[in-house]
Amino acid sequence: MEHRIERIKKQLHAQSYKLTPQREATVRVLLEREEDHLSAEDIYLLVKEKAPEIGLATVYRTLELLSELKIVDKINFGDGVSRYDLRKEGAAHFHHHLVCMECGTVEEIVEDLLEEVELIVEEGWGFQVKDHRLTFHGICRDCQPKQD
Amino acid sequence: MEHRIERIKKQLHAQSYKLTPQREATVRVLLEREEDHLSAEDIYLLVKEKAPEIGLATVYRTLELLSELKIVDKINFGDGVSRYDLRKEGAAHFHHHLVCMECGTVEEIVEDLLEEVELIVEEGWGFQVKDHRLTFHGICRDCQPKQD
DNA sequence: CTTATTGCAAAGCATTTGCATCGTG
DNA sequence: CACGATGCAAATGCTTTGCAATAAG
Repeated sequence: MEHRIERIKKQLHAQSYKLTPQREATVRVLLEREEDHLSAEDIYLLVKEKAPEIGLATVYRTLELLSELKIVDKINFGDGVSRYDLRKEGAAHFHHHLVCMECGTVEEIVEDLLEEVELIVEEGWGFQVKDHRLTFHGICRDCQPKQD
Repeated sequence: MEHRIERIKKQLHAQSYKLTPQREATVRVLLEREEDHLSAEDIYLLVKEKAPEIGLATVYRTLELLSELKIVDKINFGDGVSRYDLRKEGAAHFHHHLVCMECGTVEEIVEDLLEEVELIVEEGWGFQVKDHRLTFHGICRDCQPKQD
């Protein structure tokens, strides 16, 4: 955890950005809740517990900054809200998501799974793939018994 | 084209919705611009050419209705705007998109390509896949020579 | 005829921005 | 100490809603 904060601090400094207490608090929340897919508002409320003076605008600005540096990815599951997801360490690609249509839970898939599909797209469409977004909508394991 | 309008009319009636002139004009715009990925505002302006009295709210309401009936899909490429995309006739799944990071063009992929990945997800994660969203971000064929 | 649908304007949200102030490097 | 970063409040922009008027089946 401290190790990852250090890393991020270096990434910021490399672009001559500062790691302010507000930014650090925000990053800590993201690290602690890595499994979740928090909205800016969610993050704001959690950061406020550590640093009560923080403003929502700062959280937005920090998240935008972290997005630029590819430390977090901004995703959108179709409700009107953006969610922010920490990149896995050393991950070349963004990971995938399983959204349950029943209970709303979001599961993550870290495995690539798309290598072959990307090859097909590069060769068949002449499109040079840089990144991807893949989300499956369906029924998660826990909700399936409830289905008849 | 008329055939597809008829089909949609039937789908509406099946749920006891009416095919008003405003709704028909909206559907016609979607059919005419099937390749594009129009925002509600875009659609509104185009519908206005056919039916100048229409209100933006009606366009939103119509698009929401068509979404419910799975006639269109609502997508979001990360700018703050929702875009609306007509489902291909008889397509079991939503089609994929290639978004060019250079020129912003959006290309469509009608081929499934995910059959195998979905199998892996169903078996490995116990997740019953109902639908998917797949978007690749990268450089399209036309923009590649312009690179470096 | 009845009830869904419309248009307009106002309201609602998530996100962004202006600006004076503050604090990091 | 300079300049980037912050907090607040106001502004923005997309989308939704309330309501009286209208029209489809």
